[in-house]
Formats: sequence, structure tokens, C-alpha cells
Amino acid sequence: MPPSSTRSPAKASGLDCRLAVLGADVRLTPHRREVFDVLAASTDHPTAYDILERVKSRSPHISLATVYNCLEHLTSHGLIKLVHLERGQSRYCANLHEHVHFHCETCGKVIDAHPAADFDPAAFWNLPKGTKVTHTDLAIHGTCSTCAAKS
Amino acid sequence: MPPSSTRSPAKASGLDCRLAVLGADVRLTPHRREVFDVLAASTDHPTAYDILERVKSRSPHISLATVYNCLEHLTSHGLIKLVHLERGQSRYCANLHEHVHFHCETCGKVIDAHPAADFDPAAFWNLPKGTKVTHTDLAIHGTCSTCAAKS
DNA sequence: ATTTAGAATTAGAATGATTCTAACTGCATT
DNA sequence: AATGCAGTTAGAATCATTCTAATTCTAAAT
Repeated sequence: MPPSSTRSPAKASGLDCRLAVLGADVRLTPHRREVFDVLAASTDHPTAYDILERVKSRSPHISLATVYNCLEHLTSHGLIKLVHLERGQSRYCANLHEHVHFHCETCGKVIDAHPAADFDPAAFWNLPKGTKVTHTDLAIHGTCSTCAAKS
Repeated sequence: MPPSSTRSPAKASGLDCRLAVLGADVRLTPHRREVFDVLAASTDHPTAYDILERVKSRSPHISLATVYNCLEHLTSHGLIKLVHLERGQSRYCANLHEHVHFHCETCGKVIDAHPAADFDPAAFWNLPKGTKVTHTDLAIHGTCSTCAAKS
């Protein structure tokens, strides 16, 4: 599918607001928008393959390579986040708010958790003077309440 | 190389202390011990391949498969930790103290950082009631002081 | 001392996720 | 119409890891 819209289009959406806030020069093709929309509508931190399957309902001929390209583009422009919880597939997340990931080792589910108060992990741990922090990535592994109740 | 020692051997070492504390039933073959020793002597969170290269000086014929087997054995018995900082290779760490990892995005260096005070991340983030936490994994990404000074 | 069973080790094949490559397509400008 | 360029594509290539089947060694049983 070729690009049919160039810069941020006029249609209003969460994505457009996000673009406006970032002020980024993000060229949004239909595929990139679809990939973003699928991810924004997902709460399960899908993998690239999951996203491919979901985008296919709208664009049956999209390829996995294109999904990877779109995800890379969106990630590098700060529109989505890449999450590594375990070895194997990377997962993606459209929640840009400060949050951490809880990963259930029993059912594999991933849930976002938000801090109870402001907290600066970089300051909390004794990092050497002069260290610059760009982002932190906290994964909490365990058993979710549903799985814990079953056992 | 076949196993020549069965249970924890008599020779005293950090590893043996660790074994005693864990009370684990860990069968230590020479290769497993070498892999552990190499990791314990490293502060750079080596990958499986790094470890292979270092163990080779003592056991020139060891294979990567054996290194993976040893690492898996040591990890599953709680003697070492597996760290995923980015996509690609897994890294290993013999520091079992509560700590987080700082990853320099410029030079790739990984340094351990220890908390300034007691802190329970699981309690801090609003996890649903009934959630059980087995371990947390905090990665802080940024630029280390050395790289920051250069730019 | 031999046999047997079981675990460790090995090389190499297989797998799985991601990235690369080269060709193709269509919009936008010349 | 021609050109250039970014996006897209299929398929190949790569890379880390895991699997498989054969081999080797240890320890227990005979």
C-alpha cells in the first residue's frame, strides 16, 4: 500500500493529539496509522505477529515486514513503546504514561501498573554522578490475582 | 567433559558458600563450575558467547551448547541471574543482591546499582489485590558518566 | 571386573524472531 | 511523460537459542 497522506492528516484522533504534543515530524501512511490504531485498541501488549493478525482484518495483504517497519517507525518517533519482558518476542505498548509492567508467569498476561506517587527510580538507586537517564523499564514478574486464586 | 565431582565438593569458595546457603541440590560438574567462576569474576554482564570465549582458556573444547546448558542449570537453581536489557542476546549476572541494571546506550556497558534504602516496588505500584510477586527487574537506560563527559 | 543406567557433553540441525535486500509501486515534482 | 523518493513487499539472511541424537563418562548393580 502506497502512502496516501503525507504529514499529520486533519482527522482528529488520539494519535493526532499525540502527534501535536510531540510536535514530531511523523509521516503517517495508512499502514502506520492502522498499526498504531490496532495497538492503541489493545491492552494486552501484543507482539509484532499479533499486530499483523489484527491489522489483516483491515489490510489483508499487509506483510510482517511492513508491520515491523511501521512499529520501528512509531517507536523511533516516540509514539509507542517497545517492551522486553522475557526472551523471545518483543511486545509493544501504546500507553505512554509512566508505568511499569506486571507479567504473569502462569498465564503470560501483561498488565500495566501505575505508581501510587511520584517516584524517581534514577535518583533512588545510587547511580554514579554524571549519569543521564533516558528511560527506565521495570518489569514485575509473578502470578496474577486470577491465577493465584486458582491454585 | 564428564562430571568428575558429584554433589557440592569440599573445596571452599564463594560458590560453595552460596550453595550452602541455598541448601540446593546442585550437581556441579567441572564445566558448570568453570562457567560459574567465569561469571563471578566478570562485572560486565557477559552474554553466553562472551562466557564461552572466557571459559575456553581453561576448557578449549567446550561447546556453546554446553555453556547454554550450564547457564540454564545455574539459573534454574538460583545461583545466577538472567538479565534481559534489550532485544538480542541474554546476559548473565552472578550478583544475587537486590540490584538494578543501568545500561549505557552509548557504549553498551552495564553497571549494577544498589538501592539507597529499602524499597518494595511491588507495593509501590498499584498491583491488583492477590497478585504474587516473584521477582522484579528494573533496567535504567541512558548515558553513563564516561560517555556523557565525552559529548 | 563387567554391565547397566543415567546424566553430561557434544556437534550440528532446527527453530523462531527479527533484519536485510532487492525489486516494485505509486505519489509528487520536474 | 520522466524522475526521484518513500513505502511496501516477498523472500533470503542472520542471530540467538533450543533441540536432537549420538557419545562419553560416573556410579551403581551384578
